[in-house]
Amino acid sequence: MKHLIIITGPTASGKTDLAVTLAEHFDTEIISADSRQIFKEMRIGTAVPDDEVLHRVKHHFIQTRSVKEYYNAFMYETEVIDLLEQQLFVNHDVAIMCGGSMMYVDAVCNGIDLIPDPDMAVRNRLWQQFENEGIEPLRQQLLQLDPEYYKICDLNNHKRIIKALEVSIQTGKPYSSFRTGNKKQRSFSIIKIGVNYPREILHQRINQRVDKMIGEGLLDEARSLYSLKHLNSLNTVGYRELFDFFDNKTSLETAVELIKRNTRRYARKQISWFNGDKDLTWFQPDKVDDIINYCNSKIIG
RNA sequence: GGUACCAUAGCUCAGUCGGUAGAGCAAAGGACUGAAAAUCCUUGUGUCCCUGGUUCGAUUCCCGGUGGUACCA
Repeated sequence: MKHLIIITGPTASGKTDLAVTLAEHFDTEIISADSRQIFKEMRIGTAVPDDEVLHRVKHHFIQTRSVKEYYNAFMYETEVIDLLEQQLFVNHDVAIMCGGSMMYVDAVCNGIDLIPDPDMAVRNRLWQQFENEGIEPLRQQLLQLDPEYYKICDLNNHKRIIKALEVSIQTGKPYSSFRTGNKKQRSFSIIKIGVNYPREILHQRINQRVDKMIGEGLLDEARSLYSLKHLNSLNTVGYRELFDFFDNKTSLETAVELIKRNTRRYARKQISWFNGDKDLTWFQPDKVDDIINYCNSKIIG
């Protein structure tokens, strides 16, 4: 039996250090589960591990794509499963996954349904309509094309509606017909570990890390990406606030404060997601021995 | 030292012509199946600075105190 140990938790909770320690202990490699660290142009603002760490332990899915590429959770799921089954588990009994991108982790653990890739023309048209006419016409279209999903959809959330419409229109079949909700069977066992600090300490760590990013040159990194600010990959905490500063919409001081605030809110959202995950076992990130013992007990058991 | 003004939610402040109070921000909780660091929803009880007085009743009016700010010495 092969085992995937997943280290997850809110941003700035000490996942990276723990994952490296575990990878060295189990003599294996790390799969990053971070929807933004995957982009090669975003290094400082996404807290990519430093070169020394990346050399010590082989990392996958870090800085392998361009911000200009389309990427999503299904692609991630497919690539990770492929990497595990074709490569990592050939020579290792254990692999480590580390990251706080909730849906990416979920995609690997449970799988998500097969839906065709988006037709950008359809998507753009729907967005255009949303911007011109608001959300109500989208709701009406959804009611027509997929009354099943209409019943359970968050009708205030335009992104969800647009996604459902996009699939329904381009395939000619209701979005809900693709949603099986089935959990995929994996060929390996999953040991899911969450790490976190008390809220106050987490906030301190977040604030300090943002200051550190600024000191390391986040402004230059963001400035070099300014011309691409319309891309989804750059709709990211730490970048969009600085784009507003470059546009003279805020002062630098305000932008930095907003980065801290938005990072705190992101952490809260992550915690909310993880709280609903019954497969997650929580640890303090510095209790390395406890965590290793827990993993070993799962691996043997 | 004198005079004036201020003291209400974590912060900035509003308000109660006397019947124990509400905005913004911060914060907290939640949803989540292909753009997810995205997107969306919900949440405001606090010794109204302290002591005393007037009053059926004071956070509100009055005396005094404490702290702050400004001006005058």
